[in-house]
Amino acid sequence: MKGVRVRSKIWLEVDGKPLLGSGRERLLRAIDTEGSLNAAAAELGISYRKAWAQLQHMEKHAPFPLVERSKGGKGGGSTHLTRETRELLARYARLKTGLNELIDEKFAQEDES
Amino acid sequence: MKGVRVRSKIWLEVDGKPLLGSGRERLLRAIDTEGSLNAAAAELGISYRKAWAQLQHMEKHAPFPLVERSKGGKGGGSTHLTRETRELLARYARLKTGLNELIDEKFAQEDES
DNA sequence: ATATCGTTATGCAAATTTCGCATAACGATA
DNA sequence: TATCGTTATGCGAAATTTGCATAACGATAT
Repeated sequence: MKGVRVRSKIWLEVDGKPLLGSGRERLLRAIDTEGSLNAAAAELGISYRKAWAQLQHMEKHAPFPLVERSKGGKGGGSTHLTRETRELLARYARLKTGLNELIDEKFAQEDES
Repeated sequence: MKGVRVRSKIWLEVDGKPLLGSGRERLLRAIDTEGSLNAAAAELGISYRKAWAQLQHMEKHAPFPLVERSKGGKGGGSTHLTRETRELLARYARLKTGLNELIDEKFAQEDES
């Protein structure tokens, strides 16, 4: 089928509400490397407001605390991932790469038709 | 991970624009069985306006005509799928069930952790 | 004590998107 | 040429997303 591409997406939900998809994965990883939500938002080129809202939604449905935040102090504050969040990210990454491999293997040639 | 579910979605795109996902698949199948867009919308419990817009978007990016429409006449009019659309639907269905099987096989137990 | 500074935390209005009501257009048949 | 059930859309309302502006915070420096 000329010009038609197969795309896919995998994500985690908790009682029907989105918990972690690839966009939010990017945000969490940026928080991890930057050490603050503010810097993470800048890194991703999105507004702090938006990044904050995304994190809020995630935490609202997460079965455990995703981050530890601090306000004020030297450097103004910080946001760090919890250990459980790092594990969740690792699990999600495995899931995603696994899915992509499967799709490549199984459907790539079928897609040439 | 307690209460966390893995969800996934697969769809077709043509130059970055969505062509066919599971919602639109349902619409096309309803059109096929009902013989009209109007009846299909009722069948799915969505407004005609919405179904019409979805079909418009699909046709805007499809590399071939998706439906044949008629206005007026006995019965007021009709919408029918083209042969190529039926083939596209079949291909998409295979893709989707294949993906679901793979996910069940590969990731279901991993999800129990 | 208190001023500073960069972060977290939100209110709120504007912009965008989605939704659906209302209505026109259509044309084979009666 | 009147009817009838469909396709086709304009348009305002409703919902959602976006981002500007501003407050709150508190360890450190003064």
